[in-house]
Amino acid sequence: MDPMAERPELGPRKSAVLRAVVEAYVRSGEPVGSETIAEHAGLGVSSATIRNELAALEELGYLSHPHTSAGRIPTDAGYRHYVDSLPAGGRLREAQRRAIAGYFAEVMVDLEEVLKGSVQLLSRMTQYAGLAVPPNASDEPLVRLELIDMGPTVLILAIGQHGRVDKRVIDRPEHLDAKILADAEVRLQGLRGLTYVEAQARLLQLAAEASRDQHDLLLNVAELLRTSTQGERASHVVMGGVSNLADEAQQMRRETLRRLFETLEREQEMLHVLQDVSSTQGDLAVTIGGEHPSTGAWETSIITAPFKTGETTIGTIGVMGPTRMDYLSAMASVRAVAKRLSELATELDQ
Amino acid sequence: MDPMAERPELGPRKSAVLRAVVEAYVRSGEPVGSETIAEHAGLGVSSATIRNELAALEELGYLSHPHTSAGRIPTDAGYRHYVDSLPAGGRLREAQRRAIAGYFAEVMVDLEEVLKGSVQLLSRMTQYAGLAVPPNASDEPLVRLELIDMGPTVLILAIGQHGRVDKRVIDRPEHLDAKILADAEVRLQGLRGLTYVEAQARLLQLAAEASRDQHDLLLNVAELLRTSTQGERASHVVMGGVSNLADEAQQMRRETLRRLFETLEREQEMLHVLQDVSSTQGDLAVTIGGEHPSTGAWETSIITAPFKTGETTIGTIGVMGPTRMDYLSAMASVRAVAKRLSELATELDQ
DNA sequence: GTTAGCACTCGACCGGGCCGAGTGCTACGT
DNA sequence: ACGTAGCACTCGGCCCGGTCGAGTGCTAAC
Repeated sequence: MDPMAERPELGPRKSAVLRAVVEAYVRSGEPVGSETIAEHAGLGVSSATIRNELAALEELGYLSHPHTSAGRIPTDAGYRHYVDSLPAGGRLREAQRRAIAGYFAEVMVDLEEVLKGSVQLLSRMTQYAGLAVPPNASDEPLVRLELIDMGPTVLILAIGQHGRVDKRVIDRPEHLDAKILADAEVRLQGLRGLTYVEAQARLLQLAAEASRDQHDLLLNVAELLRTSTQGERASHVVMGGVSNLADEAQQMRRETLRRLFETLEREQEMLHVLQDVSSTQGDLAVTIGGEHPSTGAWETSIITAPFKTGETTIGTIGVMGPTRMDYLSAMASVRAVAKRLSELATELDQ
Repeated sequence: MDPMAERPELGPRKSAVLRAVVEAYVRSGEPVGSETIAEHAGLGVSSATIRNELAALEELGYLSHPHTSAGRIPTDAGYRHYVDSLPAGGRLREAQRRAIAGYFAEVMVDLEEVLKGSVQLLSRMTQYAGLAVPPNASDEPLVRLELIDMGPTVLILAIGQHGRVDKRVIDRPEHLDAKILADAEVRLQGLRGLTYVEAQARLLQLAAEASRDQHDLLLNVAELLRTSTQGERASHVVMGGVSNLADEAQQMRRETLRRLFETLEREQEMLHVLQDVSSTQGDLAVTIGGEHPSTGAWETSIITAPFKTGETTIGTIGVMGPTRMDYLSAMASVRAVAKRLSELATELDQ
């Protein structure tokens, strides 16, 4: 059956059976049979009845069969139905709650550092890989722009409201002297308070009007602001606990694993995937296996949540694990960490 | 035989046979038999003679036997002898030479960026993982120390001679006002030209003499300089092409692979390994498998070379691959890249 | 609609036989 | 003393067939 096809509502018992299959399979990693469910799921029916339900669920595309005499494993659609039927508020275990509280209690003020710590926290809590996309600088107001003469080179510094520091080293222009530098710095002072994007636009104007000597200098400053807000170096992905994937992926083929690790090294590609995957409304986005071509190829699922200052989403954090994942607890972890991050970011923003 | 034992010089033919075994095994990955060597190594003797030599080499601990009727594979000691007998000047293939020249022709001025690019270059050239340890800030002179009032927080900036920028965000001290800040900045100006370590020591003195209000501020600056020159955040490892290892490690056990990837995520541990491994005199350091406990556990070898400004070593760059590695070409690549890096660093230093 | 019963399917596992690579030894030649 | 030819021997890899057991799917009865 087409994995993307619309599927009818399931009756309550079918749902329960599907849920039991998913949970048993996530725990054991073995295809699960009718007997197991009849015994442990507490539905009060015999294995024969379960078998009928299983056959129906398979017909509907929620389950599949490695071979005739094996148990069932969930398809991506099966996981999807399971996830959608999950209660919104998954519970954290006490230890996890404490780990989060402990981490955020002694957190420093630099958001980039906090994110590194957060993805590691998430990866330890879930045993999957942690991922985060830090805020983009575009709308951060500039508090300073500086030109620093370093002899053979000139260092350009941009400092943002929230502690962000971007730099660019350029070769010293030939005719540069103290006066030109001072003049340029005066112009740059006028840009304080503008955001990175606004300042960049303004700089292009200024450069057009400026004298030859300053022209290049100002363009270089604009270029710094540009590369800080867009393109390769501006946006990156923070990752942690990636080795957990090598662990969990026991039944993955080697080839799949290699491709996964290869892509994890290409930040820009990961960034795109994360952007696709987290473009949802609610507080949690779950992408399961083949629902996204990339994650499908790696046989993984991604759970993300946005973090915000006030109402504005400024970044994304989440985990990535095998499709055979403990969604309930992973979702609870991601939600909790994102919530704390939002509180922290909102506080920092004031 | 004890793998660390001293071994006698080998006769020229034994050396040739060992060399043939290593090279055939590196190419094919299969244990190599006497027949293969007799045919391809051009020694002009029969396979029976080769067998005698092989038995002798095994007795000496240079080769081993997966089982009776299999060919030989080199031990770590075998690789070691092979590497030591290698001509010092391995040749680069023309394509590799061009890749290096091309990269360094369009390189930017920021050393950290250059290193990122260099390890990727190395990993592409060798198909192994690239590693580098960037220079430590300790002996870099400071060109600026700044305190920037950002409302609820204060940003401390340290800018080094070579374009290094370190920052630290602290909560705004309660009684801070413009005057205190200005006073502190005046004191900081006096530190220009000192190195990170010198400035740090001086700051501790200044803090002791300073007024209450400035005391904490100056201590925080000292703390920034401290964390920038030592400890967790100061020194890190630049890595690239790590996924190549998942590739090459075909015959590695899964468990080994997982442990390897786990450690690769722990920068400080990698840093120690690299420091151990590269503490040699000459221009190239090669550590093979069990010669270092860590690399032994991962069944890998590491080749490193220092890069320098003038005569002073400022950092290390190299590759890491399976013990079954093409040492000759990897060594040539590392040597060549380190040489270019040294030239670049020396140039930047003026 | 549910259940019990049962034949059937298919992978996992085991043991045996065969094959072939490659050794190690011995006896011979130079 | 060293190199070589010959040959028995070893051992992993592979294929085959048989057995086992989990789990299905169907049917007939409740």
